[in-house]
Parts: sequence; C-alpha cells; structure tokens
Amino acid sequence: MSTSQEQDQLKNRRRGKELEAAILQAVREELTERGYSNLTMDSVAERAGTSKAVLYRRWANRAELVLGAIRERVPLPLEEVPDNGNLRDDVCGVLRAMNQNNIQVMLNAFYGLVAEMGDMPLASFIFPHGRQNRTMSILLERAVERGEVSAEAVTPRMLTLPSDLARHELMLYNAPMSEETIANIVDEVYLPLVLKR
Amino acid sequence: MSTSQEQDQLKNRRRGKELEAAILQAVREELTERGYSNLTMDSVAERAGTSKAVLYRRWANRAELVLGAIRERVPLPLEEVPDNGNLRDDVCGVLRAMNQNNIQVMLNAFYGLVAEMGDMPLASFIFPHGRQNRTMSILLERAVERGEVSAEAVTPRMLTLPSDLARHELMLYNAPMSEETIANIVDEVYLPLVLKR
DNA sequence: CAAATAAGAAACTTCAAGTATCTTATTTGG
DNA sequence: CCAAATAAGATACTTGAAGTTTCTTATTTG
Repeated sequence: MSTSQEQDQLKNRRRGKELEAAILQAVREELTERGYSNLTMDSVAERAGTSKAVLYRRWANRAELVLGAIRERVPLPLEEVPDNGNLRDDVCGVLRAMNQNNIQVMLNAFYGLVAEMGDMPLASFIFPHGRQNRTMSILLERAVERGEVSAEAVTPRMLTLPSDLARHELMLYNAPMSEETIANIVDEVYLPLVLKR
Repeated sequence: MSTSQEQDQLKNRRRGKELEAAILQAVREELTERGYSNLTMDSVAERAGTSKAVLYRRWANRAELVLGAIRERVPLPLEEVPDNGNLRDDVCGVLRAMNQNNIQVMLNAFYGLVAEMGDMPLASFIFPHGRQNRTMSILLERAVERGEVSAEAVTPRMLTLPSDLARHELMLYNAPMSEETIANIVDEVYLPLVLKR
C-alpha cells in the first residue's frame, strides 16, 4: 500500500531550507506530544517523512537537533509593548505572557539538554542572546514619565525581579501560574519596591 | 591477578542495609564525578563492588536508584539556627548555606530526573516533604522580637522570597552565588520589604 | 547442619544513538 | 539539454546502556 504522504515523498523530494524547516517542526511536535526523553531520532525522521541520515547530515547529535528546533522560537521581543496606563497592569501582563507559548514544553526540553550537556547552564538555553529585558525597560520608563516611579528606582534588579520570580515558579511547578500568584508577585513584592511613596 | 578489593568481596559478601548504603554512596560519587547523564547501572555496580542484578532487586530503574541516593541527603533542617543579632546577617547566612552542599550536583540530577520522568515537577524533588521554611520562620520571629520587623510583615511570601531568588540564580547558572548577588537580594529586595520604617 | 535467602557473575534481549553504504531524485553548469 | 555533482532517502550495521534471566555460591536462620 502507498499512502498519499508516501506518494508526496516520492514525487517531491524536499531539499535545503524547506526540508530543514519540516524537520524542526517535527521535532517541536515530538517535544509537545511525547516530551524530550521520548523523542528519538527515528521518531523525528519518521514524522518529518525523511530518514535519520538526513538529520545527522545537519546536526551532530540529538541535543543539537533539539536545540535548533527551540532556538528559533525563544524570546519574541514584542515590537508593541501594550500600555495599560499603569505599571501594575503592565507588569501583570508581562507575567501572564510568560504562561503562554508552550513554556512547559520548552522547560522540559531545557532540563533534558542541561542534564545531557553537563557543562551548559540552564541560563545559556533560556537566555541565548544574553539576559536583557527590553520590555521591562520600556514599561518602567513609561512609569517614570507618568510619575509612578522615580528614576533612581530603575536598577538592573528591578528590571528582572518580577520575571525572575515568575520563572522560578514556572520552573518549579511546570504549570501556568495562577492569577493569584501573579498578583502576589506584583502587589506584595514588586510594587512596594518600585512605586514612589 | 586479584586486588585486595576483589578479595574483600570474596571474603565478605555484604547484605541488606550495609550493601544498600554502599550502593547509594556509589551513586552519589558517580553523580559527583561524572554527572547524571554519564551515570550507568554498570558504573554504579562496579564502583559499589556488586552487580547490576543487585541494583534491580532494590530499585525498579535508574531514576528510582538516583532518587533514592539523593533523597536521603536533601534538606537537613538545622537544629541550631545561628543568631547574628540582626536580620540582615541571618538571611545572608541562609543564602550562603545554599551555596554549600553540592547543590550543583543535586541540581544536575534533578534536571535529569525531571526530563526522564516527564510528569514529576522539579518541586517534587527539591521539596520532597513540602515547601516549608522553618529556618526563615525562626529568623523572622527573632527579628520581630528585636523590633526590626513588624508581625504583620511576616507573610508566606516573605518566608520564601530570599531563598526563591537564590534558588532561581543557582538553577540558572549552576554555580555558587557571589557575595554581591547575596547582598543584592538581601539589601535591594528583601530588607526594604520587611524592615520597619 | 540443612534449607532458605540473597549476592554475585555472566549471558542475553531490546532499544536508541550514531555510522556507513548504496540507490535515486534534483540541481547545476557547460 | 545533458552529464556530472549534490543531496535525499532507504537500509543495514555497530555500539552502548537499560533492563532481564539464569545459574552458582556465600551467608543466614531455624
């Protein structure tokens, strides 16, 4: 028997970037459906409708392949940072956004990668382009202009504190944060430190 | 040729708890010297001077074995919580203690376990007996008595905040925190939130 | 001291990583 | 347009580690 997919493969043999994109997509689907530890080179090759040799021509090993598949999809700096008119809602929005975007799948993959590549710290996967926080810079700048926050309060620590606590929560529990947790971080920790009084 | 160790094994065949303790010690040494991903059942058996069958009689798989080896050694609640006479030094002491005790080896193992046992969150390994902070409770109680902190300031979040930030740092970088980092957590985040003003 | 129990040795099965070889589709350059 | 180069795809292979099985033998226990 020959399925239509098999026929596609016979007719159109993909190459180069097109093939590569299909493979990386297959990796992401495997990660989502079966997790890092159940992802095998064979399962990826089969899902992508290609063969293992093709994978090894592009990536040196499984870790590199997975890394390639998730690196593309890491941080997405919003061009338009939403403006709610007050710092509280702005920061809550940032933390809510961290719940999105298959964070759990990514973290599972990161843990596998860190365990496998003993030397690389988690940070090198989570912050592939260095640890910045452009979004928080913008939000705080606006808050300073509004008069909610004084300029001296804007320190490096205050750029990362809410997302650090949120990430800690996500890493520990591998589940989206509740609204209560988000509110607690913002209202009990962050705002008392940065708002003028 | 027969080494003295081989002869020991022939003469004294260990059993029960004694043998089990030797195996778990071997696991910890393998984790320390070679890391989770290079720890194999054979390497553990060889180091412990026993055989793989003995391991499988006691633990269902590699993950259970490693779990058994690190569970024993998890949190050690200090009976004597040191009193420096001020909250700042007390909390710095708590964070400094988190640098100790092969935290990096443990984290590497935790990551491997989480990746392998897809369902268990990191928290279940890091807080095997639930998330409490007896030490911080004691320190804050003393600070309240001293008048440094008001009783209402002692909330659940304030019991965990410094160690949460420290753990986040340790998890990300897999390296001991610098004194600067410790001081920053305590002076720029924690004390401004809890000290009376 | 005999029977039961558990340790240890070693061979085996299974599965996945990674390699090698060969055929064939597609591209490219003359 | 065709021949040569290139890369895809199939398949078989090697290696290493998890986990199993079987057998022998040391140690305990009654």
